Amino acid sequence: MNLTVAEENYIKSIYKLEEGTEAVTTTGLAYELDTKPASVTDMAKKLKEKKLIDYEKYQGINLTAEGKKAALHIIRRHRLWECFLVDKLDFSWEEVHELAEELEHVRSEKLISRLSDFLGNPTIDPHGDPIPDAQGKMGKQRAQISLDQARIKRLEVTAVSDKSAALLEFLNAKGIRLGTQLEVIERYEFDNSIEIKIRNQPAFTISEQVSKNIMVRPL
Amino acid sequence: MNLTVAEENYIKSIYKLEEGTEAVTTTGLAYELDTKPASVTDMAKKLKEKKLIDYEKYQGINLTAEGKKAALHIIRRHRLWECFLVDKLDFSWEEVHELAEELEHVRSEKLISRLSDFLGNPTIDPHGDPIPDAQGKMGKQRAQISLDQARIKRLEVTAVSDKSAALLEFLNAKGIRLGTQLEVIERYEFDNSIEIKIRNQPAFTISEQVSKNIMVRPL
DNA sequence: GAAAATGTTTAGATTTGTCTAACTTTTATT
DNA sequence: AATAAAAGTTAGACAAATCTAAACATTTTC
Ligand SMILES: [Mn+2]
Ligand SMILES: [Mn+2]
Ligand SMILES: [Mn+2]
Ligand SMILES: [Mn+2]
Repeated sequence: MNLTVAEENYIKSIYKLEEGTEAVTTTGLAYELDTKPASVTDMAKKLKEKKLIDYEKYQGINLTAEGKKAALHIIRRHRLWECFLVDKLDFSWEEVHELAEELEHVRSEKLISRLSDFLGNPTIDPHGDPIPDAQGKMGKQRAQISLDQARIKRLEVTAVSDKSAALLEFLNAKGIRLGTQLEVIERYEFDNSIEIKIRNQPAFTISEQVSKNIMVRPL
Repeated sequence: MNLTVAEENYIKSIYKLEEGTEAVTTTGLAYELDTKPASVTDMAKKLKEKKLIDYEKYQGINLTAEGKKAALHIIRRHRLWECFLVDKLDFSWEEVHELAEELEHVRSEKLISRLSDFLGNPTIDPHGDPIPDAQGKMGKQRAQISLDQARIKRLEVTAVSDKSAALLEFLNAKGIRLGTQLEVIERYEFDNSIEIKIRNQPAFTISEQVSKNIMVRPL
């Protein structure tokens, strides 16, 4: 199955939306891909033709088994390149997503397997996301929930779900990175903001928008 | 100046043909890019519009100063990736050209400068070709001629001009690589084949087609 | 259960890059 | 110089990916 760059981007976005709870809608996918619903409908027809998605007019989009497999291979390439950029070229985590967005489309089994070996076959990427193996199997994520839902006080940051430079730079500024251990001091019901404390540093408050995108596990 | 992948490939091929002696013709460029003359004419109009080439109907194609600069940046990316693949991922020289043909189109100054640093700022690529610097300046090539023209007996291989896997695999089989020192034993006028000898190994004969693509310098 | 609002699809256009077939220009040959 | 051959260009078509505007479906609201 030979996919174009556009098709790969669609498949990957559909996978991402399917990971969430809700159904994959035309508008939702258009928003995710920064395009228009009409374009999504066009592409949906092509991907259905290629048997990568199940799609019926007005009924939403779902990856087939084949589509899911394709998605996992693209995600593997994306996340390995992110590791390369951070571990070998000293990029910081907010810079790598965009570059990996392009590098992921260089399709070569051999390149990726060599790259993985070179990196020591990492299993999580710089944002805490698991890297599928060569067969497209993804290691079970450790139990993790978003910080806004955690009901335990002492937590460790395991991943960040939004990869925008905006959020990641904010986290840099606050000293929050993967592995950071933090304590929830207070939850404010009014706006669902949370007061947290890292080590001996003074406590500070983060918005719900931020805490929703920080994944944590109990310490 | 934002170039498409196709435009970049054209610019690079034009540069390559200009490096040779002859004028860059529509048919020659079509052959180099494995496309049709009609397509080249179409693209020539676009590149002229973007001021990357000088072009008048029926008069051939020449890079402008700007076009040349663009070409050198693409070549820099191409050759740095080739170095990466060979030096870090243990690819052999006949495998890397195709992959670099794709990787070269990921445009990021920062990525390339980091990659170059990571590789120790190499100045020649795995085929013996010089790597332009960040400003697009290419270190003067050491004096080198093709083996078929060399009139001196003891020579060192400095580069290979044809990057096809076919030729490079042949050279692998014969034990010819960059830096190999060889001695010309005999030249046969009939077909311009050459008998050469490497170290203490038995002599063997190579065709003119091969010797034309091996660049050497006197020892 | 109709009307309004929201979401989705279609129709038709555009851009990029390519092609074939026909035509034109240049170059080589007699 | 006339003609033949080769090289280059144009015209018209197509595929991929996108868009806007209009039409159509579905869902929500009253
Ligand atoms: Mn991408
Ligand atoms: Mn990531
Ligand atoms: Mn290329
Ligand atoms: Mn090379």
